[in-house]
Amino acid sequence: MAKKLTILDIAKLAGVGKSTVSRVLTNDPKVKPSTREKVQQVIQDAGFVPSKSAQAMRGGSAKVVGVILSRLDSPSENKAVSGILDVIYAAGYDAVIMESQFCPVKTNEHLQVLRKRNVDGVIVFGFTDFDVKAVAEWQHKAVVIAVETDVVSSVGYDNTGVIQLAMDKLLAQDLRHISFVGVDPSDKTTGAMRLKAYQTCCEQADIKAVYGCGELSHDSGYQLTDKVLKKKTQAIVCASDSLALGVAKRLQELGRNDVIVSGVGASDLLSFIFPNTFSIDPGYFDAGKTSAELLIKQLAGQDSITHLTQTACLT
Amino acid sequence: MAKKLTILDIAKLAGVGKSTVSRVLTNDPKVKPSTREKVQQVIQDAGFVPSKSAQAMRGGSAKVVGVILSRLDSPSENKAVSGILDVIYAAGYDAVIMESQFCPVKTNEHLQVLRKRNVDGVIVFGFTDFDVKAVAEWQHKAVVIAVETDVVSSVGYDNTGVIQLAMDKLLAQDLRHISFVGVDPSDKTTGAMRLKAYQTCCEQADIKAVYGCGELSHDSGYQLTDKVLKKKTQAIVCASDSLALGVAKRLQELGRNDVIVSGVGASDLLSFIFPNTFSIDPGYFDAGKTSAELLIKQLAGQDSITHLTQTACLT
DNA sequence: CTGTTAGCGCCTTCAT
DNA sequence: ATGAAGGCGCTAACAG
Repeated sequence: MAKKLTILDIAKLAGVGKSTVSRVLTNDPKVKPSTREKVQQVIQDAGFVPSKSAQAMRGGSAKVVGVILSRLDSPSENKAVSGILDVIYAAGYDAVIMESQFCPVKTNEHLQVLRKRNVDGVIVFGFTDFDVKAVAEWQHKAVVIAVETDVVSSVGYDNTGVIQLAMDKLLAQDLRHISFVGVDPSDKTTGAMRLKAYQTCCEQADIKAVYGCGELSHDSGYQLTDKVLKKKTQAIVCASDSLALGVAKRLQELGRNDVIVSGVGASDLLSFIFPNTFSIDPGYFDAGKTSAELLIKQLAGQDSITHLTQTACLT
Repeated sequence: MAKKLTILDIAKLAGVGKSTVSRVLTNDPKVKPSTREKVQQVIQDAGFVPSKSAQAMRGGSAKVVGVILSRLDSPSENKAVSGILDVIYAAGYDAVIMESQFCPVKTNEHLQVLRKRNVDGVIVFGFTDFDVKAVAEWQHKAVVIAVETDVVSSVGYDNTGVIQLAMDKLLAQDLRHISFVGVDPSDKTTGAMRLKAYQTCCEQADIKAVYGCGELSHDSGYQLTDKVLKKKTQAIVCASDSLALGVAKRLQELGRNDVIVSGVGASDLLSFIFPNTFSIDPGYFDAGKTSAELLIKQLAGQDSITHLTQTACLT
């Protein structure tokens, strides 16, 4: 690893002025092709790499976007991040990633740091009581995933759709006794909205709503099963795959293999382990891609603040 | 968001020279406490944030480390990344994360980009045929996880230990008919090393080795079960939790609830769903922390190239 | 202790 | 089409 080369070094090496080298670097059209080629050759040979820090300082843009997610080990979020990375990287940006751990304070700290780093934009995975104001300051340089916000762009999941899809599929099979296992409505999206969707479906189909809510874990699903399971129950719709896993497990123990279980998340595990199950895909990966595309467009000034909803699909 | 403030602006605002402001920023001790306080006050009030780009350019260090992992949605890797993030962040660094998708070419591209970005160091998750040479150029500014390399520091998992631990536990229960399900030995670590560990254990315990290898998936575990399951089989040790999940599922189908299954990965799912199972924790999270600590020490010149092995434990 | 003065590496007028 | 010069925001000598 040779010592740090600068634009000036290769200017000398190529026998040109440093501005010409700069022009080559920025793809300025007003460079004689022959000169350009010569300079590029020298750059290659010398293994010169322009300093992003200097470019960033000069030009203002560091070509970096910050991503704040709540937990790296959340299957939904890391799928979305993969989508983000794909898009971001293809557009010549890089991502600095941070974990909020569902803590508003940490989130704001991270935003501070990202601001200081002069990142071009941020993508934040929202959670129930995160501080919208802090991200609002970023205006068009921010996109929030998973939570609706009016102040900045957002890409939400179709919390109603994921449940509707499951219900429709079950209703189409002429099932009339469908229970629901969700998470506490204090969680606005996975909790309240999905429960509401279930209730609405029940009303419309004129069937009785039977449900229970708890935490977002297998164990909670397992516990809640007995509460929502009646003799006539034909299916149990769950707000997430982890709940569904717990429910399916409990049903298996009880020998109720007749009851269909549905989850949300598109994990292959659920149906691999339990035959009588299916899962709805909220489109995590695509939501990630979408949000990244949105952000990049906004940074390029090609788009203004927008609110999108990722459509879900059956798996 | 007011316009860009610079160190000079707050220097004027505070009625001092800009170098004094700089000194405050860098915690230079030679500043009169009262002056320092005044400046800090102005910084607060004005909401000034020093530009990292400029600092990076001046000082040479951007306080960033690059992390190249193979897949974000690998439970093992994202646990490790969480560990890395914790440490990195506490040390005032940030992480830019990229996915190699097990592709040596992509990995090298990413390393290029990271170099161009002037990152202080890199942490790379190794995979079977990744290009050690590329990362070797980084010398003490790199740490490789999951694969042993002699040219740069590395933090490996105890591939022998994870299997030994499982075997010991089973042998202690006086079981003598223990099969193994692994992945193809073309994978050096999870494949070859763990198989070897199994074979060695068998030899030492003077029991017969019965094993099968395939891919790293539930399905593969499911398929291989019939191959390694004999009438007398008392336990099946698996090279990973996903394999174990498949094996346990198949055993359940076959009504062989007497057979104990072990996996590697410490996923809570395995034992939640299947009673007669346990999992070994290779210490992913800690390995992440360790590697980050190692890197930071090396960057500070406090440590030279080192090779560590993360110790595994029972869960 | 504090202000002044150079640059860091690059991009961008401004002349040529 | 190209070179010279200026400055981005900051830190690190060098003077007071």
